[in-house]
Amino acid sequence: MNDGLPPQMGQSLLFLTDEQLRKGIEAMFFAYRGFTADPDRILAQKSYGRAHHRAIHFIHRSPGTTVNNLLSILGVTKQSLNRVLRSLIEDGLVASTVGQRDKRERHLHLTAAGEALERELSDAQRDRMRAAYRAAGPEAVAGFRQVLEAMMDEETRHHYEAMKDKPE
Amino acid sequence: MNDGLPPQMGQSLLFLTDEQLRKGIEAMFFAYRGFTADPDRILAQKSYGRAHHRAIHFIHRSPGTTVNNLLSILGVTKQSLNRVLRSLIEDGLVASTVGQRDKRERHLHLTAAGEALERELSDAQRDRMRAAYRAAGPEAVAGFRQVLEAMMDEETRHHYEAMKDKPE
DNA sequence: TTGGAATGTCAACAAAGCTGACGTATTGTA
DNA sequence: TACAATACGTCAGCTTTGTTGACATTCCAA
Repeated sequence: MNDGLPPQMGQSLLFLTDEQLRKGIEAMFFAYRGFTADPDRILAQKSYGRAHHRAIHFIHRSPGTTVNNLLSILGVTKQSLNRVLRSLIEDGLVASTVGQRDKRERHLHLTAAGEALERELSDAQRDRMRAAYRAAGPEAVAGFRQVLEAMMDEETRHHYEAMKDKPE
Repeated sequence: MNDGLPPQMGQSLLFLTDEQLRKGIEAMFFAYRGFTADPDRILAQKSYGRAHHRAIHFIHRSPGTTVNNLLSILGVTKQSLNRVLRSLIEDGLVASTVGQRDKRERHLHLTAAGEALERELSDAQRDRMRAAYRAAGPEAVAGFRQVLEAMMDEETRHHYEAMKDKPE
């Protein structure tokens, strides 16, 4: 460990040792399970999956978004998204309307029922997030966000930044 | 927003608003994609998946671990793990040996080839982690870990803590 | 010696990703 | 006005990774 660096350097760069990085990797793996656990439980009862949750979340965030836009945010193929979207539309959770300016586009919105499910899911997920934030404190939260943002792919970060400052 | 709290309280609890929590949720989602992107690319070439990576990672971390122990760490069914394990054993990356004390148990080890793949995967993942850590700085990293740990399920945290302090 | 624990296997299935091909409507452009 | 490109949907087929359920084997322990 410490890679043969002089001790005073080793001290200031301690957080970059392989050991520290490994702990971060494992923390990320285990935490992500907790992160998805509560929504997963709710979705399982309704025979939906995580893919439905993601679609619902981002349609809620960007009402009227097009299929193509959603595709690039989610980073999946249109066939994969379409399967999810179809079931959500059939079940009356999502409404798809033909574009005004460009009639090739479909604009996606949550229906009242869709909004209700969105709230149920995000309430559960927020509850856990809130507990974690409260336990860790505001400075830890700032660091948490900094590291996560630095971990994203370039393109992904653009999507993230783009919807970061949209008001609720 | 701010829930009608007095302004001085709203200030100190700003990090607990729904808006802040939503950003954290989205950061977690987008960052996890980056987190798995590099290993995924390597694994795809070798026609393995994330499940193989996870098995390899934790066998590396706990050489000689039993199937049952691995099962509870990974949180999947034995049938699911077994399929992954079988292919790794067939391909000569993992060795399964009958237990000495308890001959029902199988103890799992990485072979030389398994260790080589483990190193390739974790090098890639650590590189990204290191870049993120370096960009964010040591205090951010401490906060990052605090929040992640608080986000885990109770049982999961036990697994995490148990292998946290094992030396490399 | 019998019950239960640990492991493994077979079968069947589902969610969610992928590729490739094709059809249709619409739009922009040469 | 033709033609190419775009946006979307769909069909078919495949893969990975998870799930249940049923059942056999081996072995420890009461």
